[in-house]
This record gives sequence, structure tokens and C-alpha cells, in this order.
Amino acid sequence: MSAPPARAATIVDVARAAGVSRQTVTRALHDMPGINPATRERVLAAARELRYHPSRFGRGLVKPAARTLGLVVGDLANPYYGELASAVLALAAARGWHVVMAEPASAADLAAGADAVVAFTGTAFPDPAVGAPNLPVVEIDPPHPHPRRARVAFERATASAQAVDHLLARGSLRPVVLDSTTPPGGSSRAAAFVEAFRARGVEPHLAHRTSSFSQLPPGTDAVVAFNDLDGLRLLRELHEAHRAVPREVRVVGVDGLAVGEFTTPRLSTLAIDLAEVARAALDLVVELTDAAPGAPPPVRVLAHVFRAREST
Amino acid sequence: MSAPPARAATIVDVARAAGVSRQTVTRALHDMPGINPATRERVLAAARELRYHPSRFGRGLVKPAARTLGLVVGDLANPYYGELASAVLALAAARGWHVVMAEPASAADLAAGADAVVAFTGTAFPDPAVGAPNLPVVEIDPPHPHPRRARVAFERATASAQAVDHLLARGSLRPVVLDSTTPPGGSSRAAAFVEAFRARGVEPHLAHRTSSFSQLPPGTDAVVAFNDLDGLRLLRELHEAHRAVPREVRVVGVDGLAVGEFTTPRLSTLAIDLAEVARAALDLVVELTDAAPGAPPPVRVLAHVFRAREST
DNA sequence: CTGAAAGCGCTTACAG
DNA sequence: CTGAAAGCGCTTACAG
Repeated sequence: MSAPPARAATIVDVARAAGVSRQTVTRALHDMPGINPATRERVLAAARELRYHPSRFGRGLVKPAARTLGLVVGDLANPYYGELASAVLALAAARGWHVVMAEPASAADLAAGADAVVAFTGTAFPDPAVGAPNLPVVEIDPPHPHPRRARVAFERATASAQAVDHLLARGSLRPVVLDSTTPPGGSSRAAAFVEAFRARGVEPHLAHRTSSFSQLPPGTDAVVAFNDLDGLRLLRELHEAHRAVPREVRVVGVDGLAVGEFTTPRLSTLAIDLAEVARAALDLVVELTDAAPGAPPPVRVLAHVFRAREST
Repeated sequence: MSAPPARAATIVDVARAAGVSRQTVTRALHDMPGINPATRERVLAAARELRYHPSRFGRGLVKPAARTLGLVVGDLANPYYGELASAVLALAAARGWHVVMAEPASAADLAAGADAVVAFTGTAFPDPAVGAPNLPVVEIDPPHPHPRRARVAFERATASAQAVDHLLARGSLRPVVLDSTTPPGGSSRAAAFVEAFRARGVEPHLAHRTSSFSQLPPGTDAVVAFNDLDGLRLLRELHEAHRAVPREVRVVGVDGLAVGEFTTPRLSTLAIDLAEVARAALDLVVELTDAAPGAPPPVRVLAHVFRAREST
């Protein structure tokens, strides 16, 4: 009967429709005592009719609101980021925080909707939009430290060295390290492996992560994949090419994906406790928020662990 | 020097610290024209010193704000939900919406922070908290239709029948259907398979999804797993028990996980296009919001597809 | 170039 | 049991 509303209904619209004042609407909506049941029904009916939904902003301004954390992760379709996000969600809920998520492409947009941001993308988090300086940002494993952002740094040297020792001890002397950068070797995960090989007198071949095994140098007897998903792809390719893993070729992934436990062979990998990463990130949000203005941003270092499974 | 602030700094605090008015602070913060550069610097410095970050609520009240979608998914560590979430995030960003995420356990809390909710959990979405009736809710594949919620329904009968025909044609006549409910057979995904088997004169054995293969009836020659992750686990167990797949035992999963392409053997599965599911859900949010008060909630039906890979 | 006023939608005291 | 007033933090016209 009524024309479609140009804007969403407000509490005043409901009050007018029900013939009461705004505070009576609030009372009805929040099931507060001291309201005539008949009045309440009338208000609720009007609210339903108008599809009234209270404005988050009006309410947030006047009631202590949940802190809202912005979370930016690489790609949720990769279970690695999914696990991290899942851990952050659980921890945030336990603290009563809300979590706004965004893909890296629209990360800058988060500044408007979050009180702080945790970013885990493999690249640098873009500077927040104009109008939102001083947004506390925590980066997980960023390519470069930032002078005003807290960060969770990954320690890879130890685990990479263990993996390399493991490979060498089993006779793999012609290793390839796969990487996402051009030229390959620029990412910290690849760099840690390259360094470990060199420290032991072995010069690994470098190639892009998208290389198939057939494109690698003949004689290749070990491959360090860029991540576990790539490692699984490689395992599949080697199976189809009738190359025995680990006898002829050894494969190491990075990430510690649970699904690497269910393949044949199980994928050896560099793992990190993502629940711990999540906890460190949330702790840093608090620390950074409370830090003195000039103080250097806090840092947490978390180490990878080499998990030898069957592919090595 | 100054005592720690009891509350976050507001624009008035910054104005006072810089010795200007509130609108001058706004001007400096938003890089607006018509402000003395020296004044701007002074304001920005004060803002930094006070760690001032504008309130989302104050701003949201006065500027047209992004719509915020609440998204509740089962478990992000499962790439199935991760893929869906990833698709929703991308689509939402394209429309300029924000996305607040929560785990099912804290889903009710979303009512305070979202303008609408999309829920995909395998169970019924809890009724939103008091004070937020009329919150538009879109459920994906809910166990039961809800009188006021829109929903994306999954059509499983066709694909399940195809999978069953495929199994039967290859001689698997003693199938087991695994399920998450107690007793098993209560979930819609399991029910669709059971029905298809019965329609063809075969009575499948039912067991709980956590059953290991060794606990299934002797002679079992086909297993319908509850989901792909379970299917991969089963594949691994069969490999260790030296049972040939698919020759002795055929395995079907449900979800269409990408990782099922990289295992050996590749996992046959019932897949659904999650990008399409995401699009349907977001479209329903809009439809539901615009719908007439009394109108029945809109519904979209999306069908699974049987993807025969190597495990059958 | 800068400030005083009005108003966004809500809830919380306080009157009646 | 119900309503008038004040105020949360911000931006947008409008004066000066």
C-alpha cells in the first residue's frame, strides 16, 4: 500500500507508525520491563511491517560496542589461510571481538570498518585510506618490517636446515627450490632453503613455483615446493610420470596442511602452529593499541618445525 | 607525560590538543582543501600523539556507509567452507559491502554488527538476539526451511542417482553410506544416497562418518563418505590396509574439493559450484531486504554434479 | 582559512 | 506505563 521507502526505516518511523515515542519502541524491542503488553505488541507489529532493523551506528555510538578486528588473508580457498582465519575467529569470539574480513584486493577498504587490522597476505599491506591514519596494523610474516606496525615474524632457518640435512643425508644432492617470485629465490621461504643448501656446499637450482617436474633439470632428485598445495600437485605429477617418491625424487612442502597427512605418500613439510600465530597476532593488536606513541612496534617470533612424513 | 586515557581519543580531544575546532580536524584528516598547511600538520601531529582513530559509529551515522554482511560458515579449516567464504568475500567487495564473519558458536552475536546474515553451517542458524528482530537471514542448505528466511537449497537427488548408477554398473553391490547424524541417515546428503540405492533395489549399510573401514561390514565394496576430507582419510586407510581402490573398494566423497584432484587415486565426488552458491546467497540478501513484509521468502535451488574421477 | 550550528539514529537517565 | 531531554562522535552546509 505504501510507496517503497527511499531509506531504511528508523526508530522514529516505527514510533510514528505505532503512535508512541521512540523510547517506547526501544523498550518493546529490548523486552524491557514496564511496558504495556498491548503497546509492545503494537510496536513489534509496526517494526515488522516496516522491516525495521536498528542502525548499528546509532546503537554503537551510545552503547559500549564490540571491538572490530579487520582480518586480511591471502586466499581462503587455501586451507592454510582458512586454518589461520578459523583460529582468529575463535579467539576473537572468546574476547568478544567482531571480525571483518577482506581479500587483499579490497584491504584498504577495511580501515573504515575496523578498529585494528591483522594482515597475512604474503605481500605488504597497503597503507590505509586517507582519513584513517593511526589504524593499528599487525602484519604476519610481511616481506619487510614496517616502522609503525607490529608483526609476527617467522623463523625459518632452523626448520629449513633440518629439512635440508634430512634430504642430504638420504642422498639427494641435486635439489630444486621452487618460488613465487621472479626471479625465483626472492621469498623468505625459498631464501631460507637456498641458504641452508649453500651452507652445506650444495647449490640448488631455482625455478618458478608453477614449473612442472618435467621442466626441471634432468637428474633432479629433490624438490622444495613453494607450499603444500603445490607439493601435492607435484606428487600427483610424479605418480603419473612413474617416478618413485621418495626413492627417486624427494618432495618437501611448506605450510603443514592437515590434508598432507591423507595423501599417498604423506607430504613432508615445514609446519607452523597457526593457532599460536593467531594468538600472537591478537595479543599484538592489544599491545600496539596500548603502546606509547613513539615506541617501536612490538614483534613476536614464531618458529617453523620440519615434519618428516613419507615424501622425503 | 599524560595519564593513560580512560577512553579512546575523540575528535574533540584532538581539536583541543591542537587548539582548533572539530571541523578543522576533519579537514586535516581528510586532506580537504582550504586549510593552512601549518594548521594541518599541527592537527595531524596531535592525532598521532593521541593515537586518534575516528569512530566508525560517529562516521557511519553521518555518511552513507557500506552495507555489512554477516557470514557464518561451518569451519574455515575445511577448504569447502573456505572456498565459499572466498567467493562471498570477492562478490561482496565488488558490491562495496563489508563482511563480518563468525563461527557458528558465536553466530547470534552477529546481529549487532551486520545488516543481514548469510549462514552456511549444516545446522539451523540460531534466532538472532533480542533487540534485532527482522534481521534478514539467508540460509544455505539448511536442515529445515524457515518461514521468514531466504534459502539456497541444494538439489542432490540427480547427482546422487548418477553416482549410484555408476557404482552399481561397476559391480559394487554392498555399499556403505557414512553420515554425521546419530543414527546415520539423517542428513540430507546421506538421505539422497540411501534413497537412490533403495530405488534400485539395493539396501545400503549405514554407519557413522567416523567409522574406519575396518569397522564396516565384511564384503563392503563401496563407501559413500560424508565429505571429501573424510573420503581422503578413507583412501589413505585403504592404501595402508592394501585394499585396491577402485578395484576392490570404490569411494565417493561429497563437496568437490580441489585437493581431491591431486591425490592418488583422485577422489570421485559430488560437486557444487560454490561461486554460484555465493552469488545466489548475495542476490537473495537483496531480494529478501526488498521483499514485501508478508511475502514468502525467496528460494534458489542449485544442483550438485557427480564428478567421476579415479576412486570409483 | 576557520568556527558555530544542526543533525545522523540510538539509548539512558529523568519526569510525569 | 509513557514521553521530553540530553548526548554519544562525526560530517555537512553555512557564516564569518
